[in-house]
Amino acid sequence: MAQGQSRSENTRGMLFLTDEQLRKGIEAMFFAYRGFTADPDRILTEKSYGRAHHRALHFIHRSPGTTVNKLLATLGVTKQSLNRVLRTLIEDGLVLNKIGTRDKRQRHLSLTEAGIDLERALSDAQSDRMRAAYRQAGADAVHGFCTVLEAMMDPELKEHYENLTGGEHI
Amino acid sequence: MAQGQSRSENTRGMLFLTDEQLRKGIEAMFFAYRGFTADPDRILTEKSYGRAHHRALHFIHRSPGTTVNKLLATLGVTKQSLNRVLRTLIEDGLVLNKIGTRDKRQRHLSLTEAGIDLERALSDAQSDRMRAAYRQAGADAVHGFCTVLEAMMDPELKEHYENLTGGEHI
DNA sequence: CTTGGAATGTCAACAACACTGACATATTAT
DNA sequence: ATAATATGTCAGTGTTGTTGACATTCCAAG
Repeated sequence: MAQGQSRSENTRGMLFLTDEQLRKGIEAMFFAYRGFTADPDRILTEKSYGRAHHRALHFIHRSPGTTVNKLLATLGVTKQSLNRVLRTLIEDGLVLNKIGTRDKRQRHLSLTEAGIDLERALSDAQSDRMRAAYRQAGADAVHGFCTVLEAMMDPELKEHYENLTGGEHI
Repeated sequence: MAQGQSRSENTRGMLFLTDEQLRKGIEAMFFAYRGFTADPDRILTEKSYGRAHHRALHFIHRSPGTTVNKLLATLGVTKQSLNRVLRTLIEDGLVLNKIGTRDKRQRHLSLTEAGIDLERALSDAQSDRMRAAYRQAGADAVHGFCTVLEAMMDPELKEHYENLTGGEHI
């Protein structure tokens, strides 16, 4: 019942992982994700938006000029689902929808001033908690945090994650 | 553009965190959570259940004999929302609903054999990915991972997280 | 130039899961 | 007796996801 080996390796460096440790990790993900979204959610509710709007704003801000198809792949939803969100953001003047010059079928998405403002408000709210958690945990913990998260991603999604740093500007 | 200080501290041990690092962490949470839920989701879809059913099964398994109110507080949803899920689980013979002996208003929840089986299937699917990520990242990374996640939780939710290890057996 | 396919937008219907508000019931506590 | 607690239920609403079908626009290959 009370075997207290919280992180241990055998002689070959293999991790011993008890069911208890794994369950703890699963629950940590559940509770932490709630905290992760709590602050932006409050802002979104005020403005009658949802998390889907936040995600769209985030990734458009991250890759200005991206196309609908690329955004679709990153978000992992159907075009119908994204379109509903995108339409309201465009109507509300937060997102610009520019027909491509090279390929006129494509729509290049970018944020307006108002879109940038809201994205920043949401991003700041989320970053504040993230920064506090990072500071509390320390640099080594942060490195481990990201390493494990990356190892948890689906390979296909991990590519999206890695490609975002470069960014595709039209 | 290419300032490559990926984790750095100043002379007083304070972390310097660039916007880029914080955004990377935010995106890591987003993509990793998708991977985190992907495997159980496949099983749930087969059985026409959703994530809410998984969460209920998980926490009932974790604290057998828990009451509806306690489960409500842990999950952070309304009783109407939980009730919908709980009703189907009870009807389908996965969850037992026993009237309390000390306080007859309370309903004590526990899993049936079938409930235990499904919970284990879901848990195994999720644990497999978790274990693989842990092994890939190493013991130190795992420790950092949990430290940051705990620091990200709302204080109230963190209590639930910590109390689960003890477990309340009626 | 015609045709196939890709990229996009839109309509309708549906399901899961959350919410609020109101109300009923049984039980315990004061 | 009365108030508060724990639970269940009904009705309505909103966000976000899904499928399926269909139209439009445009690029590219024949």
